Amino acid sequence: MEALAQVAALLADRTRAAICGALLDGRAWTATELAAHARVAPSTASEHLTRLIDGGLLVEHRQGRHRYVALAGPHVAELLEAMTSFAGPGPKPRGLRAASASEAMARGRTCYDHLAGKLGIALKSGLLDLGVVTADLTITPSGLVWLKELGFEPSKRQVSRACLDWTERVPHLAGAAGAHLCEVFFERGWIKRIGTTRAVVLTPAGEQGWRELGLTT
Amino acid sequence: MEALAQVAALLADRTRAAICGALLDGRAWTATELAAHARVAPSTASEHLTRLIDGGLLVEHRQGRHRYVALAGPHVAELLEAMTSFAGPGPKPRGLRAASASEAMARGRTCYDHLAGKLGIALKSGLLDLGVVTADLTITPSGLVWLKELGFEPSKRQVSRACLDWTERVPHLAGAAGAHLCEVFFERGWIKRIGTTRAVVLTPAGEQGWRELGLTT
DNA sequence: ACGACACTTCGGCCCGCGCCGAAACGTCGC
DNA sequence: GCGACGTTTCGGCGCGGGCCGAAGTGTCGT
Repeated sequence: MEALAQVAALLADRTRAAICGALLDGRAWTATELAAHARVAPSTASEHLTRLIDGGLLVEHRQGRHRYVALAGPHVAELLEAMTSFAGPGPKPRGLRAASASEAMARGRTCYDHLAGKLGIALKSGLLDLGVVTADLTITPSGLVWLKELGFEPSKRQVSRACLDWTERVPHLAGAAGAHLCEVFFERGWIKRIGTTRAVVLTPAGEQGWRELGLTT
Repeated sequence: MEALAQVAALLADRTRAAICGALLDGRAWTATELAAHARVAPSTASEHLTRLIDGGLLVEHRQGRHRYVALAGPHVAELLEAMTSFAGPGPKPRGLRAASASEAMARGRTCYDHLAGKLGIALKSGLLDLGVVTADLTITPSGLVWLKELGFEPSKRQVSRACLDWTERVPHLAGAAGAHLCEVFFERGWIKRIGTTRAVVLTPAGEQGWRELGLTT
């Protein structure tokens, strides 16, 4: 159980937790961006990043004078969401600005590489109605055909996976299929990020696209 | 991400991690037992237990002058195993005694209320061959019948669930079905604990019983 | 009623570590 | 080459928290 304490210690600091939370958007951030986000000095952030990378939670990608870091993979995102789900919805966020940001996240957001929040739930129930997935988020044979029509190509990565939502407390679609759908939706302009946050909204084009696919919103 | 840091902090201490690890056997321990296990003073253990209970990881059950504590539920066990899996197999245990104990755990152990280790993997592949579960550990309709013949009764709890193994890195059967099978095996004397640890072995009667059920070992 | 025992509370010690600013290093643009 | 900028290293500060022992509370057996 020594190993458990070590990985927990990495996440037990609010600054490091804030960094991981920011990286949950699936993108790579520079060290300075993360320092600003977590409201600490660049030197402090630098040390935290080194620790998180050494611990295997993050990977880095140096480019010129920049140090880009990102989550080490979907498994890290899943661990983070699992722990956040466990802690559950804490006290209501204070202030109008924080409250509306929180509400936007609850409506829809990316969870590393797939959709979560109410939008993720809507996608899941839509896929369920279409027979693409079963109630426990397994892809059906006909569902695989449906996905391939959207350009999905099976790879080594697990096709589908349940990811527990920390706002809705309902499992939603993760894994390669979830990631692919999210990617397609972005490409087609069906969803877009709100500012630079993880929160996303379904665009008018997205509403129409979803209807044409037979998905309910 | 504040919530994440809080739950992580609970597990970030080696003494609290050791306590949780001990409780992963699914039984209730007294405060003194846990203090001895973690090699700290009773007063120290007492404070840790209070924190873990307040954090929702443990539940207590006071009986006379004893304070029994146990994991708050399967979801806690799943979180613990997920985090341990992530950390992965650390450095080899030092010393002959520790090494053989570690090997026994790898062969077979309980993971809160179901089987894990090589024994858990064997059970999973046996159930897969029998068509009781699918490759992603969903119970098939015929599998449900098979389980009911072994006395399984569906309840509110999720029937099946994948739990990632920290020794084998392979998902095995958790959830209500996994717990029921483990219980039945104990009742029939097919498996038994090694000493007072989480490690279990398949008894000769168990080997025969598994064969009769059509399970491979 | 008494002692034994399980557990808790409190005070105090001390180590770990998160923080910063200053300074050094490396890269980029001009 | 030079300055601007992103990043890292280092020293030092201060707080949080894990540890223990001593003393107190409650329960059990006799």
